[in-house]
Amino acid sequence: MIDLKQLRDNPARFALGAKAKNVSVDVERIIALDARKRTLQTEFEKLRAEQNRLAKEIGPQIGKLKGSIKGKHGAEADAIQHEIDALSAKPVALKAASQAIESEIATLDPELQQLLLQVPLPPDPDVPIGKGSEDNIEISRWAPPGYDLAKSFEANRGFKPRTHLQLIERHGLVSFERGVKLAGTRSYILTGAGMLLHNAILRYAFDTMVHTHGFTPMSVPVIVREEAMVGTGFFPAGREQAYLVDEKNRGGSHDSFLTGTGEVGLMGVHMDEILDETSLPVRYVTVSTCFRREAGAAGKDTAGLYRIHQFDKVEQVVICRADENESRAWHKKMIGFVEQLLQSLGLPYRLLQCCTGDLGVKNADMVDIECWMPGRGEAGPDGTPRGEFGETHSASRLYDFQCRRLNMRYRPGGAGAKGETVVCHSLNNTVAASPRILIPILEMYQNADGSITIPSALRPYMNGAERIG
RNA sequence: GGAGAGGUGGCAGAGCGGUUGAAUGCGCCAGACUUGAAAUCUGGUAUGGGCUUCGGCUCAUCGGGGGUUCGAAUCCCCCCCUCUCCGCCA
Repeated sequence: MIDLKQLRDNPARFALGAKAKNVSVDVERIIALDARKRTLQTEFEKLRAEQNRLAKEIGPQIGKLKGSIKGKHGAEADAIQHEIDALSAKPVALKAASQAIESEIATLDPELQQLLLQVPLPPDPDVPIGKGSEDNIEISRWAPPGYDLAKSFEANRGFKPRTHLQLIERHGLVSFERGVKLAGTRSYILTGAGMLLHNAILRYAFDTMVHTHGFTPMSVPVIVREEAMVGTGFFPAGREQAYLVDEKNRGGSHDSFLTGTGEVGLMGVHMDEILDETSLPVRYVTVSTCFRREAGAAGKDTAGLYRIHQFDKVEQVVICRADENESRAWHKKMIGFVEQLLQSLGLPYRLLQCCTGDLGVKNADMVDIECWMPGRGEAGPDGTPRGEFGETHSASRLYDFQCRRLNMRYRPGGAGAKGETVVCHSLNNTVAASPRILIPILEMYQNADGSITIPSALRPYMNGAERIG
């Protein structure tokens, strides 16, 4: 949620921001509704103030009269009753007027709120303008010593690469057929060493965040209320991407949604709280199963482990003070943690500065990290894939957009301080999402004989095993 | 799944139709006393919104929403949540 006051002061900034993100939103309408609402509210409050004043003044009098009427009869009682009626008449008239205004506010407020939820956070000025992922800009790339990304896999390693699908089949790491039988398209079953490798990378990533970078380990719900989805900014725009747990139709109190990322659970932990400033920055890491409908992705990446409905992800989240420099510094750090991880695994990758059109509603800035997947992409003249970068991580910087919706604040100056509360800033980044990350691992660590070397960093999590096959 | 109890400020806990945005205690902040601290005393201490001549004024909020009433934390309805007992259960 953007700050309505800011929108009032500078509507153009939000209109332009929405345009850069290819989101259509009626800023003019919001301004008009907001102005009308405030006018009505002022009128309403004047009437209410008068009502309240009268109630205090008249109340005791009515009380006395009502007391005195007891035991009286006839004309005397009628006279007192008449006096009571006269006293109550004025507030009743005021009430009718204030209720009329109140009901007008009640009709325009839902529209205002609904429009407000649609306004995207304007991209930062240093984010390049662009339509979609095709306009993202490469910032940097890295490859381990001895591997030259400018050359083919074969030129680097001396043999033609197999795709992760071929490697999976060779070693029996995944069963797609049975996964589909069991759960439908884009489903899979990790088997044997495939499951061990999956677990190893998740544990390695999780442990690194906890023990090396000081993040607090968490386990959070993956079935959440709608408020958590709206609060974290995934709804209303991304509603189609989430699985609905239909409980209302079965007599349950409310429906729930399966989360597509641990970010929802981690950010929801402190919703509606005023955090102690000394507890900031909050640094959380979780590993959770992620569910995505992949609506609208029909026909895209249908084969293999790339685009699937259910996967597991280690996710990092930072909640910090409302300070742009601090936010930016954390963004860099959180990307740095991932670079360290990928380098320790020897996986080539590149950093992509996402353009405005690829940011989504909630981000001011986003950097994607893509790993090199030698078996991905079009086949060259000899029938071997040329290799391609594939997205494995996404680092978002959201300023206070998410925390405003979640109502997560702190009071500058510490617990005893006075003054306004301030909405926190939040950031998030993938640490490792598996099985997708298995694609570059399998493809980069394959050997000429078809076996796969296990990255040394993962061996402690695989009972010391050094290779598959 | 069955039966019951309950949701009040940072916490504990009163109030159950009228100067109650809310007693009291604890906590916290400031001041006094003190060489300093403790103890004691005094004062202060919710959140959000609107208006403002920036001195303030004002509205809403006692789980959420609606209703009754001149007036609701208090009465009525719906919803949400928590707890206890029984049953089932990884």
